Order: sequence, then C-alpha cells, then structure tokens
Amino acid sequence: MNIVIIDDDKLVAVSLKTILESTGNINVLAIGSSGEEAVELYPVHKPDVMLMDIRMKGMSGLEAGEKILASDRSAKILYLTTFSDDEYIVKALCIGAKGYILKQDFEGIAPALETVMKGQSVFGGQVASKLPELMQNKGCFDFESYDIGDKEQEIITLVAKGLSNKEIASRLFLSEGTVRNYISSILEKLTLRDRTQLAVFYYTNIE
Amino acid sequence: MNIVIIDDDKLVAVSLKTILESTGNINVLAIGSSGEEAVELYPVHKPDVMLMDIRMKGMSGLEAGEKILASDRSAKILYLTTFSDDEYIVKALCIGAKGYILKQDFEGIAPALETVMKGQSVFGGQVASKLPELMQNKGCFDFESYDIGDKEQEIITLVAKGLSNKEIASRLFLSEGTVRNYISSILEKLTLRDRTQLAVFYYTNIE
DNA sequence: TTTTTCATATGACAAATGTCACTTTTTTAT
DNA sequence: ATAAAAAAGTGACATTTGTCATATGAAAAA
Repeated sequence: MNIVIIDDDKLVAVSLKTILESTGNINVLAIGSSGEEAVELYPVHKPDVMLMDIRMKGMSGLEAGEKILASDRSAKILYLTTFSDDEYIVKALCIGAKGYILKQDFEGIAPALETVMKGQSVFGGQVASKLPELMQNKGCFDFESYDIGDKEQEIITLVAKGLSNKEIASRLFLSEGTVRNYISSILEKLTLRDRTQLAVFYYTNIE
Repeated sequence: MNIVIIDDDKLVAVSLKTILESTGNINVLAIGSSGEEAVELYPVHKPDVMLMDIRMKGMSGLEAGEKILASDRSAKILYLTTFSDDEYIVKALCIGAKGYILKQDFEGIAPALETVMKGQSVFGGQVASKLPELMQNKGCFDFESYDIGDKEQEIITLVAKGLSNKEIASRLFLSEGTVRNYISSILEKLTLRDRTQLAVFYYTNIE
C-alpha cells in the first residue's frame, strides 16, 4: 500500500514513516509538511491513501483535502489529528474524507490505513460516538459563501433554534419589524420561502 | 482477537468463520443466528468484537445491540449487513455501535475487525459519505416513544422538508384544514409552538 | 460639508399558521 | 346491524409571518 504523509511537524512525519514502513506492507512515497505540498504531491504520487494532519501553517489539511478531492473524487484522505476538534470532524466528513483518527490511537493507524484502502471509512475512538451530537449542531452550512453578514448569521442561528420574531427581537434588542426585514432579505438571498425552510436549510445544507 | 458472529443465515456465518480464522489472528468463539442468541452469547464469551447482522428473524441485530450495550457500555459491535439501509445506519450510530459495513466489502471485513478492536469505528464504502445526509434526514428521533401515528410521522417528515400546509395537503390528498389539525396535535404532543420548532426538533432530537 | 451608505425602524397589507368547536365519513368491533 | 372509535373535514378567529415602500439617524466617504 502506497501512502503520502503530510504533517506540519517533520519529526512526527518521519517517525510515522518509520513506524508504518516497519509494519510491512506500507510504503511511504513522500512526506510533506503543509497543505500546499499536499496538493502538489497528490497528483504526482497518486497514493492509495493520503495521511494528513489538519492544523498546519499555511493551507490547512481541510482546504488541501477539498482541493485534492475536487480534482480526484476518488482520493482517499485520512485525517490524523491531535485532538478531536468538533468543528473539524464535521467539516472533514462534509468534504468527503475517508476518516478522522487521533494521533493518540497509536497502534490504530496502520489498521486504519488498511481499512481505508479497502474502501471503508474510519473514525477514531470517541469521534464516532460524538458524530450524532455534532451533526446536529451545525450542518455543513458555510455562511461566508453566501453574502450574509454577522447580524444575519446571528438571526439565522436563532431561527434555527425555533425562536419567533418577537423573541429574536428582544434577544438582540431590535424591533420586531427589523427582525422581519432581516429574515426577509435572508430568505431572498438563499431563495427560500419561509423560516421553516431556513431552519431546514440550516440543518441539512451539505455541499 | 476473539469474536462472536451472529447471522441469520447459518451458511454465511460459517463461511465467515472459516474465512476469518484463516487470516490468522482471528478466533471465532461462537456463532449465533438471532438477536436473542446474541444477547445470551455476549456475556458468556465477552468477545473483543461482536460481528452481527441486522435483519434477522426474531429480535433484530439493533435491538440486540442495544441490550448488550446497556449491560456493557464498552461492548464493540460491528454490524455487517447486506445493503446500506439508511434507517439502520443512523440507528446503529445512535445506539453506539462501532461500525456498519457491507457484506459486499468482502476483503474489508478482517481489517475492519482489526480496526474496531483498536478502538476505532468503521463505516463501509458508501456508508460514510452518506452519513451527513442521513443524520439530517432523521436524527435519532424515535417516533414510537411519543404517541405519534403513521400519518403524523408522514406529516412531520414533510414539515421537516419545509413544505407548507397546502403542499402537504396536496401531497397526502388531504384538505389543508386537516393538515393543520394534525400539526396542531403534533405540536401539542411534543410541546412545541410552531412548525419551525417542529423542524428543529426533528433535526436535533438526539438522545 | 455634503453625500452616500448602513443599520434600524414604521405601518400597512396579504398570506400562512395554529387553535377550537363541531360535523361528516369511514372503519372497526360487538 | 348497531354502536363506538378513528380519520378527515369545516368554518371562524386571532396570531404570526413575509413583503414592501418608506423614514430616520449615525457613520463613512466624497
């Protein structure tokens, strides 16, 4: 099995290479230390699996993964990260990564790679059990990609909690009419019809 | 690694045993063919992983898993099923299973077992990529635990898709008034105020 | 300084929504 | 066949919601 390792921390990357290669059937084609490198290295080596860190200086692992997957939908990206950061997990799933495991799960890495190569997905220890809870908190909705300001985001969040206009108004110290206007314009921007659709959109928007 | 196999189809179970044992480090402690047997066998053998089918005569794999996990929170249950039935996937995640893989992914089973034993979770091929969508289509909301009938469920589903009363009515061949009445009673049963809260509830209710 | 933009606000209006008290129809049980 | 229960429907009513045109004050830009 051929893999490419991307990790901010050179030492970690090299150690991983040593350990994984010693397990026998894993061959590390290359090592990189940033998202940019990941994007470059992928098409060159076409690894079976890309083992990548998320938090890195420069382009993050997630961005890199997005780019790689955009060019090759079948790319198998396995994120290997230090702690289970909620936001990242969901995002990773959304972009279509094949897994999200923790560096702590040391002996789990090799079998996880194996599993991913066979086409399955792997989620480390606590990660999977957190999934249901996480997915609910926020779909893969990316406010920034629409032209939606801060106050509008705030209002969307409250609508998505089921608050009425009056409640939102009093919570944000606005008049009810203003809240209505905001929502009206949000609906237009997202081409939705009413607040219920907005809530649905909020929870189900996955690109 | 010690496992117990539960499958409705004796032939499948036995074949699995043969194949898995031939891979070397897997030892099949027992074979069962129903949810009831699973519940009995688990405490007797305390396998590292329980490889279990879902659809079985009598008690389903999911029910059995729920019972087993209730008695031993650390039980590792890996579902092995024929097709990726949406409903089952989410439910499996909700009860805390360690994975959901497809029988088709033949060579994937052994590594998946390995991975699960190391504490990670595995989701077969298309399953993981479907997860975001699925989680949203239905949280772990259990209609039956409330006093909610079939037609009501249907209506809830439609509200949670953002349809108006009129649209729901025409889709279900009911009058708009009837739909209103249904929703009104649903809201009362769930102590919610309006359809938006119902949608929110639908997507976020996870126990 | 003047103009423009932005956030906030109003009031009016139509449509959609939720509630209630009943009625009618259909199904099920006795 | 008759009574009882469940499912579907009606009409009226008060709110809530979404839309629109327009107004105000403050901040930013000219």
